[in-house]
Amino acid sequence: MIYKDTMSKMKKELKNDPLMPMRHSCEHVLHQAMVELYPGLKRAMGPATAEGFYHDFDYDGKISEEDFSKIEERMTEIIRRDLPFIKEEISVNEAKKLFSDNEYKLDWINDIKDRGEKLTIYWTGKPHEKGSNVDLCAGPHVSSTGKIGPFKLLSIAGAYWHGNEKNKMLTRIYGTCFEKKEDLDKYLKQLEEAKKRDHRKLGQELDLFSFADEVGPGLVLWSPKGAIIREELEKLAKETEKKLGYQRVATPHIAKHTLFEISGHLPYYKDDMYSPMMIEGEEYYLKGMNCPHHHMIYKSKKRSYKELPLRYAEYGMVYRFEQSGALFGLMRVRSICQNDAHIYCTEEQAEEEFLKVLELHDFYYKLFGLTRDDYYIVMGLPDPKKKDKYHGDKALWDKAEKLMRGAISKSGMHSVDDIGGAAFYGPKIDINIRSVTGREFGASTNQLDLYMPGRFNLTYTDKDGSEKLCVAIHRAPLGSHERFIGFLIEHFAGAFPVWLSPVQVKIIPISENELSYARKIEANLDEAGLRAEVDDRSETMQAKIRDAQLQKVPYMFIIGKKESEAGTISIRLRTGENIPDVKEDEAIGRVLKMYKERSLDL
RNA sequence: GCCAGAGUGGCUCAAAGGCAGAGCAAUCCCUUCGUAAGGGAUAGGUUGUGGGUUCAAUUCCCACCUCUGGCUCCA
Repeated sequence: MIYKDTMSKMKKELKNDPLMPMRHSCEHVLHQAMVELYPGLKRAMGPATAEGFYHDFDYDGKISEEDFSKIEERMTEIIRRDLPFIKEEISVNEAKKLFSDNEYKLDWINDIKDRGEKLTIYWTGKPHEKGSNVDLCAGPHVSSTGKIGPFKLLSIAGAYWHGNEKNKMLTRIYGTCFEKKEDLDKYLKQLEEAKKRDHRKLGQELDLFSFADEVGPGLVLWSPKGAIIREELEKLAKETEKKLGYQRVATPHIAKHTLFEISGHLPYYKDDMYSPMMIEGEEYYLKGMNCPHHHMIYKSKKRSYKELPLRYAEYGMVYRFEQSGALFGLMRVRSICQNDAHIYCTEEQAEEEFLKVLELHDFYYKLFGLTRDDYYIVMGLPDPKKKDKYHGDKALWDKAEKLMRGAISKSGMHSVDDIGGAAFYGPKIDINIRSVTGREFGASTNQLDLYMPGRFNLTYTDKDGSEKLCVAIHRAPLGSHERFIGFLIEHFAGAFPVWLSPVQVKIIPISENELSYARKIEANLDEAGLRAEVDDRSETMQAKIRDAQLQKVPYMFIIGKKESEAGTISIRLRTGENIPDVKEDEAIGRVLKMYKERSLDL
């Protein structure tokens, strides 16, 4: 989930990436090999990326990952030929002649011409000689193919020409290369490690959630252990929001079409909503957002300036009919439970309220051990080329943007702009989190909305008795349960801090003789409000430890003859550390302390 | 939605145009153990669904469903 602007930012950084010329050169070797191996294949384009490189091809036959070894063999051969990379500057006409049989290159040439940039080409091998490869390219490259380090093709994918779904779908091949074999191996190992943290894999192993064909794609089923994590997050949100002056509301999952006509969502997002159901001659929709419902609560009576800011919070279920191909584990689903709230305030209060929302993000993220390096703000702005995508007059958009930027700058966070990333009713900010797997995703969407209050006529009576429109702030710092827990699973590799751990203590009696002592400890842990389980299976202690370890239970209370006689506990942390002979109340006290403090330590 | 790949007990994976197999998990029995797997037995499957080809299909063909890697999209 990398935003366009992040991409362009990455491209800028790529210029300083010492691996870039080599990777770019490796990409040229890839398309040279492809041209040699697949007659009739046309090269479209491909760059070096932060992770390696890719190239898009137009080919009528089939290319699959099974072909990789063959392609890699040919690439190795081209590298062994040690062909020089030779740069040449050419005119538009020359270029068009050279690439006359390739509409993608011609398209590209016109683009470059329109931008008024110089055309350069790179030859691999002697210019114009048979067997030499030439491509439209700004460089830079290494001096010859022999300078290319160990490489590997990674995956194959479809990609639209120019990223436009109306264009033909091309075949994209991803690969990477490094200076040294060890670096490549390390990278490949990292990919493997990342797979182990994949929330879909861990979600199954830790029994947190599942999907069922009979229920439908993208509709999450939370198991008891996953539900505990949801409840802990909700507890956190409720506690925190209460302190910050939020009030809780509750709203239904559906509404009449009328509501979404007022909001303006229907004309814009009908395709992204589940089809309506017809009840008593009226169309009802599953809500794709909570705002309109909250707005109606605001509207349920006359409001005074004295009431503002009014903050309505709800962990609300919404349903979005995401494209089937977009679904992805918990990260992209069709049933979403949002950490939603809407703040209704005066325009004068707006910036400060928005700043408080940003500070709330900071507070939450710190709890999960995330620093400001792990997240950044993406400011979604309108794309001037797609005016029909947006509602409302420009003055309001500009004012909203100005207020949000003011709050961001006061917060000390930094933001990147995403042209075209605005909501249809106003600019928005997304907070992107970077998981330890390197994957980034939008965790929280926030908006300072000057538009909807007008559509819903959300007014208040001001000091002077006049009716004024309020400002609505949409915020969701913990995002949705689905996406946020998906992120947390990967962030912690399933080893949640005590407060989020579905089972906090596994009590492991060494033999049956300790069972009654184990039960007593369990009851005391339960009494203290902790989540504990006795492993009473007829298994060896080693097997029980192993299972608790694999379930990433933070504390194992191991009790044998010695402990049961002394009334103590031998604590084993999931880190492998052992703490012998701890008094029972001390052991319980330790877990309780970490739980209450929402500590990251054990 | 688009391109490509995949779908075999709860999980991880094998085999194969002619009786579908293993490990883990489950159940029962034995074992009662000192910091990451004690032993044995039993049960568990219309090989994602529906069509077709064939004497015979889980295997080959077609359609659909779901998942995976990407692309487009993401209020």
